[in-house]
Amino acid sequence: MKHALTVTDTKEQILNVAERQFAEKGFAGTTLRGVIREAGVNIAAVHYHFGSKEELYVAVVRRVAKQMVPAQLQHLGKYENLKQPPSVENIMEAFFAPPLRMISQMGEAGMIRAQFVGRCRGEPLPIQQLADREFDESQQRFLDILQRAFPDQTRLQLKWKLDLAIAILIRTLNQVGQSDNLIGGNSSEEVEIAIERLVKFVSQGMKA
Amino acid sequence: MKHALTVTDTKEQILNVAERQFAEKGFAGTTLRGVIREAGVNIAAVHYHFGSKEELYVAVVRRVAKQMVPAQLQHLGKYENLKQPPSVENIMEAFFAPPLRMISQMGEAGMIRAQFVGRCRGEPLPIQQLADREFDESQQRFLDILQRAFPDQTRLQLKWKLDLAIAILIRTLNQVGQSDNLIGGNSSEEVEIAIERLVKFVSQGMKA
DNA sequence: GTCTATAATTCGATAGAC
DNA sequence: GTCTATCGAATTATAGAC
Repeated sequence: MKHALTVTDTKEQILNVAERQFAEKGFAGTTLRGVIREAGVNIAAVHYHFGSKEELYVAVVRRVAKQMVPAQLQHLGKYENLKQPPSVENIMEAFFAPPLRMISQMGEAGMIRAQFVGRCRGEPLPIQQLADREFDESQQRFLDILQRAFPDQTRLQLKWKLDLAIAILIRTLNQVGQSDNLIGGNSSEEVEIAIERLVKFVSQGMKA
Repeated sequence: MKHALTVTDTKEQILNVAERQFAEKGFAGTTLRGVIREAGVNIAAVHYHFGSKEELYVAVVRRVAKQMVPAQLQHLGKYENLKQPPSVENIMEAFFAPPLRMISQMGEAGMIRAQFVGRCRGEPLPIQQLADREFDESQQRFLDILQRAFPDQTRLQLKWKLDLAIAILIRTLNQVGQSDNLIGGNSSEEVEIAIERLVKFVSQGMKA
């Protein structure tokens, strides 16, 4: 490996600061100059390492998705190979738990990551699509397994019901840390309670 | 009244175009020059009539809230004075129906308005607060009447459950017109079906 | 009320030395 | 890989004539 002693190399430092600023201010509200100022690096470095503002954004999205999507799919994999379809509660826990547990497992960085995930999926077009396509695979798998759990509902019905679950996930993640939110801090207890509540709420709606 | 024969005066024209662009591109992604170009007015006109970009934004929010909030409160008023508390389904219909019926009642302008309402409530801080405070009154009233319908749940519980309903409303409005969305067009039939589905979904969750 | 002209910044991006 | 310097364009906002 290169630079084994480097605590935080330039590229990673830019990614970290960019993730926070994109999360707080959105794509359009974030400036490269603001990022490099907080990151303590040169303006030319971001173009050297990433090429453009949009490519930096995609790099942040990819790093997040690479952590979150496999966690969801692994959780889901426990049920996919069973002959008996899982309960909707099991499916929804596989949906909500991985992104929410990021918060308590990663500390301060987890709250930032949560806010970013919530923010990026509500961006105006065409920026939103840069994130959506990274989560499409996971979304399809959840739709497939929901279809097994509810064979008497049409795929279109399950599609928009899953969209409502996504709406709830996005908002909950985006508002993390704000007072009066379901998740105000990043303690493990708080996160686990939130998961249980979200799973129950959405599961009831899915059955309707 | 002034200028009775003016089909669309400058101020209203700016508001209309600004609402569309804020809805599509968000606050940070919208430029005054883009607005005045599409509106066919002068750049100085927006400062003369509104003062600044942020004050223009607030003017758009106020015009929307002035239409939507009274509609919700009037719908809710039918139940507030009864000795018998209304069902969750009634409350949630008062919550979802007015903003969604805007879409079918206002035609093309209704779809834009829906997207704006969804967008403005998901803006980064501090812009989001400019909208939130206009909807706070309505939100409190819904919380009060939910407390009457569910006297055995704590106010904090009902608070975050209402937040989940808001999350669903925001996302549904913001994605109006996108393919695969719950509301793809603006026909009255489509909107009424969506209202019924949302009410059922959320009401089940509220009871959980 | 509407217009032109422009001030004063800030933006993303690049060239080229080291 | 990192830096300085800068380009060209775009931004909000204002001053002042009409």
